[in-house]
Amino acid sequence: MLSTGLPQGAVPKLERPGPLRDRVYEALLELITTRALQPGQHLVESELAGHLGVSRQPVREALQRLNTEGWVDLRPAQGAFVHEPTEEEADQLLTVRTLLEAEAARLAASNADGAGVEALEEILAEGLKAVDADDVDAAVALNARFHAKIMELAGNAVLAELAAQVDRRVRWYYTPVARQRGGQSWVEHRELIAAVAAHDEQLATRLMREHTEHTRRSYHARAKS
Amino acid sequence: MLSTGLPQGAVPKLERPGPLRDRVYEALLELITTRALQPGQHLVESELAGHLGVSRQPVREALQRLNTEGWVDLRPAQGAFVHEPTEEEADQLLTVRTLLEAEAARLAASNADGAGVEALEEILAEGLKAVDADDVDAAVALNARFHAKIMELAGNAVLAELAAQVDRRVRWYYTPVARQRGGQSWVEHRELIAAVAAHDEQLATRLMREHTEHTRRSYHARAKS
DNA sequence: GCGCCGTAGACTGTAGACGAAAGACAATCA
DNA sequence: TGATTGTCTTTCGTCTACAGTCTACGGCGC
Repeated sequence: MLSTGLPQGAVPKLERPGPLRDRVYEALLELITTRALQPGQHLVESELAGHLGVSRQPVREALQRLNTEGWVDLRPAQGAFVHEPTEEEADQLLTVRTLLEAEAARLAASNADGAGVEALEEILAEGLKAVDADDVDAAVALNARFHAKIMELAGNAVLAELAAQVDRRVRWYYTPVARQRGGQSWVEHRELIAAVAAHDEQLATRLMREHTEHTRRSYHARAKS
Repeated sequence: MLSTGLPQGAVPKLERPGPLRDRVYEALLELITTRALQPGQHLVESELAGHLGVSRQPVREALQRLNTEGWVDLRPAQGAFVHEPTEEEADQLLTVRTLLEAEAARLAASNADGAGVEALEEILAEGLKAVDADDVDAAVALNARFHAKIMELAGNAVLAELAAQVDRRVRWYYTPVARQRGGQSWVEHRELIAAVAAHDEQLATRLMREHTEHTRRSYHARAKS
C-alpha cells in the first residue's frame, strides 16, 4: 500500500519525452500521409534531420521502421524514397484488408458484450451527426474509429496490429476518393452493429466483406476515370 | 549492344556484401529462431556488436527491425529483450495464419496453371520421400516450401509478406512440436493440390483451413501436457 | 535487524566525424 | 558528332565519443 495519500490515477506519470526516434517516426508518417512528402520523393537524411532539429541517427531509425512497414523504399547506398503505390498493390492491399476486417467482424460478433455494442452505437450516432453536418473530416475520422472499435472488440491483438497497418496504407492510397463515400457507409455500419449485437458471426462477416468491397469498387471507379 | 564479348549471363554480378544491417538482422533472427537467444533474454548492444565484429549502429538498426516485426521488445532506456510468447498470443497468431493461408489457397486455386500445379506436386513428392526416410528436418523445410509455393501462386505480394512474417513466428513458437506432425500433413497437402488443380476455390479454402486448424490443435494438445 | 537513501556502474540514446559508393557533369578521343 | 572516361559532388554506411537514465549494491539511520 502506498502511503503517499496521492490520488492513484491522477498522477500524470511524469510525462517523458519518449524516444526521439518514435517522434520522428510519427512526424514523418504524418508528412507522408498528408502528401507533404510525395510518392517517389527522395528523402535525404541530413535534410530531414536539420528540418526536425535532430541528428541523423533518429531519422535513420525512423526510416528503418517506415521501410519495414512499407511506407518508404530503402535502396542500398542510395537512400530512402517515399513508396510509390501501384494499382496492383492497392488492389492487393484491399483484398487483405477485406480479409482482416471480415474476420474482425466475425470475432467481434462472437465476443461483443452490451458495453461494446453500446460503444459502437455511440460512434454511429456521432458519425451520422457528422454526415448531417457535412463535416467530412469528422466523418472520416469517426469511420476509422468505428473500425478500430470493431478490432478492439475482436480481441485479437495480432490481427489488430496487422489490420492497423494495412488500413492506414489503404487510407493513404484512398484519401483522394475517401471523401466521396463519407456518408453512404454509415448505413452499412448500422446493419453491422445489429449483426454484432445478435452474435450472428456469419452475417457480420458477410456485411463487413460487402462493406469493404464497396470501398474497393469506389477505388477502381476512380482509378479508371 | 555490348561489344566486350563477355558471356552474357555468366558474370556473377560481383557479389556485394550488402548492407551490414541486413546481415546482422539475418544473424540475429537465426539466433533467435534457433533458441540460441532465449525468450526474455536481455540483448546488450555492445555485446552483440563485439560478438559479430561490427559497431553498435548496425546492431541497433537490426534490433529496430526485429522490434517492428515482433521478435524483440524494445523497452525505452533499457534495451532489447527477446520477445516472450504467451499462450494467448500464439493462439491469435494461429488464427491469423489460418486466415491468411486459407485466402492464399483460394487465390492459388483461382490462378494456378499447369506449371504451378506441377511445382507443387514436385515438392509433395520430395516431401513424401523425406517422410519415408524419417528425415524430419527435410520434411519440415519442404513443408515451409510448400506453403511458400502456394503463396507464390496466389500472386498477392502483400498477402505473401504478411503471411511470411506470421508463419515464421508461428513456426518459432511451434518448433518444439513441429517434428511430431512431420508426416501426417503431407496427406492433406495432396488433397489440397487436387483442389488447386481443379480450380475449386471453396474446397481449397476449406482444406487449407482444416489443415492449419490441425496445427492449432496439435499446439494446444502440447500446451496442456 | 529492517528499511531507506546515496552512490557507482552499466547501458542506452544521441550527436558528430570519417570513409566509401553512386550519380552527374564536363573534357577528351575516335 | 557521339561515346567514353575521368573527376567531382552528394549522400549514405559505419564508427567513435559523450550525455542521460536506469539498476544494483553498500552504507546509514531508525
